[in-house]
Amino acid sequence: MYRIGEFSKLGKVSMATLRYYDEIGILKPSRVDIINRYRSYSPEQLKDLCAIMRYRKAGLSLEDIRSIMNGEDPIPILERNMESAKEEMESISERIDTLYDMMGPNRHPGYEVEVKELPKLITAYRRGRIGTSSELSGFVLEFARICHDRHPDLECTEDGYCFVTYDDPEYRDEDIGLTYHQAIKEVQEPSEQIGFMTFDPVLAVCVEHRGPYDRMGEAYAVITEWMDQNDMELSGSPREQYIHGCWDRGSESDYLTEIQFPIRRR
Amino acid sequence: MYRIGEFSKLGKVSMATLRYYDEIGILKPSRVDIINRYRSYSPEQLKDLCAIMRYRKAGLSLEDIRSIMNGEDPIPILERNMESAKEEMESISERIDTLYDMMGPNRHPGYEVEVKELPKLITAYRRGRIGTSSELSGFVLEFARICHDRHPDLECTEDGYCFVTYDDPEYRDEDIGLTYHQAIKEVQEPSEQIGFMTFDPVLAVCVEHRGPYDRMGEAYAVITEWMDQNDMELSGSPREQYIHGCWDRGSESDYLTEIQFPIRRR
DNA sequence: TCAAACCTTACAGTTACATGAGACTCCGAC
DNA sequence: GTCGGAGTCTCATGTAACTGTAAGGTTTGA
Repeated sequence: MYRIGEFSKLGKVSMATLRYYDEIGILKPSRVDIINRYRSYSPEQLKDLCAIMRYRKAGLSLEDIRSIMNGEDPIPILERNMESAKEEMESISERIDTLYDMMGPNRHPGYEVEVKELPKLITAYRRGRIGTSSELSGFVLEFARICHDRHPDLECTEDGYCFVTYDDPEYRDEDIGLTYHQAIKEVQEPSEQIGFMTFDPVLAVCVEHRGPYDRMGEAYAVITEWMDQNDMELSGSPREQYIHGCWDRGSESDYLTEIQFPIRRR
Repeated sequence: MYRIGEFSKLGKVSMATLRYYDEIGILKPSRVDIINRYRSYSPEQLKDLCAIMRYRKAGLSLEDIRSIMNGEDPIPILERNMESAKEEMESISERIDTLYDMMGPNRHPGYEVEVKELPKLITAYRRGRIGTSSELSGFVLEFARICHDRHPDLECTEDGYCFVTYDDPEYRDEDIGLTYHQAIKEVQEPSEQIGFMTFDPVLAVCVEHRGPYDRMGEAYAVITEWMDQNDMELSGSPREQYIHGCWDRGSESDYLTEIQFPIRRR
């Protein structure tokens, strides 16, 4: 039996960590003196500790490790962790790309602001929530499916105009409330999932954003600056018209989105 | 000017985050109403926010971002972050290797325990602290340099026996206190940095550990188990004899270390 | 018998927010 | 004028996996 300092040296783990593992129940010392509360560890526990440190090195959370120590099958847990490790790999290589980008000469997109009148409009819309923005295309697909089922004679306009508005009172990157609008020719009786809406013609300031979505903020900045300088204010929800995206382009740098801000004089 | 909710949507950043950035001084709203304390943001601040989010995407800490917003040169900060990002890349690929390793059939090393008498010994030693274990070889090199300068007629034994003991009362992975011992033929007058020590012959239980250092804990577990079963206890500091390491081997799996535990009957 | 070494608990701090409670405030409708 | 609902405020707490410190009790060896 070893006291905590000795055990710490043998296991190459700090005493604080050992106490923490005791506290959260990952590695309880095999004996704790009732009077002075000193912890004692046995040689077998050194093996347990090795296993724990190995799992830690593999990046498992202490929660996962506790499950394994409690006899759960490690394989599925390891597989889950392998996935998340690969995702992290992805995200860090993205991070490195961004860093390279920022260290090079910073040519920024150069947006062209266009003011145009958005014509009178009838839309079929579907309001709902998605978990993350990557589920958007699924949401749109489902819209199409429901329309096909419940509104088989619905006719879209020739230009195929469609856009998304975001309904939450603030930005969120999970559990996002949004509305997908598709321009159509005639209003129909609304069904459970699909509603209809008419929009009066309205002036809008628009920019096209080329590239990944996470740099779209710059387009918004250009628009709001323009509105500020031209004494205009927002009049309705901003529309995001996804023109090219993951469904028809392989590389994020080929994505194309038009952002339309309905405006009125201030 | 936009209130926080609007600004949150334009900048695609949650209100909680905006409040937090206000609190820590990274992005203060351009106006705060004195009476109702409502925050107001200007269109230019949307640009600032974009820049901030871009830096975040590049993995910079908010501390770093604050420096940049306060006018510090971003280039060295970005370079520092590039380095740490690459390190993280390393560490995650190691993590993935470990995961693969653990998911495959787990053949573990199979240590051979050897009990031998460590002969009477005279050592020149240097005690000191190093930042991390990777500085060990530097510490040893310096030992050699100092010996050469201050003890030019020092003679090592033919077998070149040398080892390291760790002096802290617990394990640490930073600021490590340790002693490097080199077996020599004759005691000399100690100098400022180099001391001399004699060891009586002692029985020791030893194992050779092949492979990276972070799996050495298993060797320790084998030894302590053996001591437990053979009614022996530790008698002195465990010695780590680094036989092959980064200085003469390219791959960690070729490293060779012998661990020696001086023992006595319990 | 005394000091040094060793151990204890408890609490604060770390990062970058998320979440929720409880209380104002604003705005449009009636 | 006032009512409801949306928007905002502050403040407290929680997260993961520890590290570090303070204040105090115990053991050990000389």
